[in-house]
Amino acid sequence: MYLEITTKLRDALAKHIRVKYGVQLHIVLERPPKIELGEAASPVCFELAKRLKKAPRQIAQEIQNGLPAVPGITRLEVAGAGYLNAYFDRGVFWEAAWDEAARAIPQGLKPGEVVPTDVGPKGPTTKREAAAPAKTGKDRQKWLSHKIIVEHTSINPNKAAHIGHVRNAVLGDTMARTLRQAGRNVQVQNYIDNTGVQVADVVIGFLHMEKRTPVTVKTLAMEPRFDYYCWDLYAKATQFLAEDKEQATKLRGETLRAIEEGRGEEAEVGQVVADAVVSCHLQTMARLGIFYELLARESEILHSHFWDLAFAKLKDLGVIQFVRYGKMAGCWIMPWKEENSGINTAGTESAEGTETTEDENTQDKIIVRSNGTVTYVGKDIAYQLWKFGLLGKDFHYAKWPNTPEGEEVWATTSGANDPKAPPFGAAAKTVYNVIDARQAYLQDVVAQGLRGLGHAEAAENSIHLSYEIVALTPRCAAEMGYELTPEEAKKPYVEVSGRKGFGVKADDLIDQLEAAAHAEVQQRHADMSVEEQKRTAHAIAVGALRFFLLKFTRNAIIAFDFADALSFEGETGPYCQYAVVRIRGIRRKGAEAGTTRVAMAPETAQKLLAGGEGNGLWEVLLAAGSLDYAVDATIGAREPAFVAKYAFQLAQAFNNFYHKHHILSEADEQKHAFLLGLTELVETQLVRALHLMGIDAPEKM
RNA sequence: GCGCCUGUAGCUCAGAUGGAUAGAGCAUUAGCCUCCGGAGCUAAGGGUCGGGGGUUCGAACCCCUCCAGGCGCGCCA
Repeated sequence: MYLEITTKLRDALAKHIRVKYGVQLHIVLERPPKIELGEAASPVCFELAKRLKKAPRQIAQEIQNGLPAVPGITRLEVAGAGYLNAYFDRGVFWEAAWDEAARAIPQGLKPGEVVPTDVGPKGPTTKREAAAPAKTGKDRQKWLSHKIIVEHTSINPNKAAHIGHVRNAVLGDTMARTLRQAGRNVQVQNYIDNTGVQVADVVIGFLHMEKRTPVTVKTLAMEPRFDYYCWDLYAKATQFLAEDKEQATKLRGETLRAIEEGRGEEAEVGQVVADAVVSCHLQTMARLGIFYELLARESEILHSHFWDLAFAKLKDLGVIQFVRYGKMAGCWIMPWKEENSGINTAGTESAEGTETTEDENTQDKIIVRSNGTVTYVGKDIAYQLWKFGLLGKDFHYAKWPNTPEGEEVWATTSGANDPKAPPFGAAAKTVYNVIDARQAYLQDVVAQGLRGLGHAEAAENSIHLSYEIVALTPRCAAEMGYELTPEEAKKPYVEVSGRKGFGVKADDLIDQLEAAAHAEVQQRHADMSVEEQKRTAHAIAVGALRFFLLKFTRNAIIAFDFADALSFEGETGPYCQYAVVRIRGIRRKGAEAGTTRVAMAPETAQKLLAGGEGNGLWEVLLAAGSLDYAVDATIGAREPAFVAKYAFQLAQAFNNFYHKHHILSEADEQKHAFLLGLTELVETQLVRALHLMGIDAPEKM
């Protein structure tokens, strides 16, 4: 609601200023520091003052008098040195907020996912008129239908998921849910690098260290938590390979090649391992409410000759060059220039593969190795082209066999195409790649490749949703039995290492959170059935973990500590969930007591929200009505942390209100009805906000 | 060496697109259960926004410079 009104205000101001002063300006709107100063303010007159050579206050005065009425806004005032402060019509806002909440279809749900039914009542008991619907029109509809791909998780399928992977998945999942909430057409994909060195190392572990056969590996892979087994084996294999560098290079090379070409025991074991571990990851993520539409596997990028096609294009357009002499002799490289506005120099000459690059530039990125194999970047360019529908080729698809209960997931396949598969190959307009910040350079190279191929728009719409790593505090690392060097002990954090097998596994952490939450629930609700206790504890655990990973902005390094992550107090998921539980408690209690709830008179809300005495209630209502604003900011800044911030602030506003007003015992019937209505509005909005983060609020906790 | 990121309260972090008296949580201290659930609420203390220049009516935010820390720059991904 807040967004709707401020958008109208912004448009009105822009139009008025254009007409009256002949100046085209971007109108900045901000939230005033205090509620007494109104709900939205613009410093635009300061900017105008410069251009018009007039005092800002005078201009503000003129605009205040001249601006036509804006729906939802009662008045404008000039404040300070020349601010224009807008005051909302609180009664209208109340009606409109209710209307918006009531017609909100819980989006961000995947097909088959159950809509939470208990999200508040039907609406206010009075209705004036529906708020002006958001701009409809064909253009908007078309824009909304544009396909967006969100690719996240993308864990190497050779070990269990750890806390850092969970951050990736939670960010991606929340972004996807938020985009869907905004009405966008989103498809979630998970990239599976099933042919890389990481899988090869585990294959070496099975075949060379443990001397297993494909059959025994297959049996082992059916055991629960096979990913944990691989976690340890991967660490052992890394150590084993580090002992003899020469042999390691040879062994890795041979294994990798066999896997890529899909031949021999290596390929067989590689596939078994990768598929089994992916299924484990799906289970882990399902515990957190994270699902995927498509698993895009690297093996199919190779087998379907995606790369060959992209390679030809890259050569034809001279985006990559063949190196004849020097360190990189025999490689195909993409030149990396300081001003890489595009690659247009010497391109055509080198297309034949006969040109040399004279000066060795270490920044140049190798795309094809001298042995003819393609690097990750090359494959990623091909893959990215496919996402935008620019490759002219599509995968075959089949249902993934081992999905979490009740879920349907598709995967690319080298086998026959299932004609019932959704149109995954449809071109996307925007692609979000959730990848950690360390890979920024590689993502730049991929984008540069797209630009070089003449797809500047695709490069522009390839969004690297980068985020910083999750590390451990030294104390936490020590607790886990990691031996710290003196330097490490002094640092604020210690990096985890999959290769060393050092890190907090996702399932272990969720288990711990569930246990801690369960103990708490047991203590508070001894009468609750064990099953319900567990369900509740699960919701709390998920709430705590997801919120914890979301409350930091993307480029903050999270120094993980069990004490922080297991906390249920303060700025946490459970705090927000608790606010919802309180509201439901009130509603339950009210229903039990059979208190009658009278219809609200049309002027009740207006009256109770008015003036200084109404400010407390108004702030709660304003917070509840600002979800659209939070969603907009989240998408605009690509910052899922904003959702967490919003949910926390709303919960906080409610808790404050809760302690000031005793709702059920309110003697004034009209006020009672209003307080109850406000409470229910908060519930609806808070539940929606939590849902964007994949957090459910239990009935009791 | 080149590129990117970070530096805000004792600690962990918000302050998107430059705006009014820089905000939360944790920790500390003092209060609040005859009343809808205390995973809560109220209040207090705590800041040279790393230092220094500059641009601007206005800078935590933009520019320059220095300092400190991190990451990337591999025929790994």
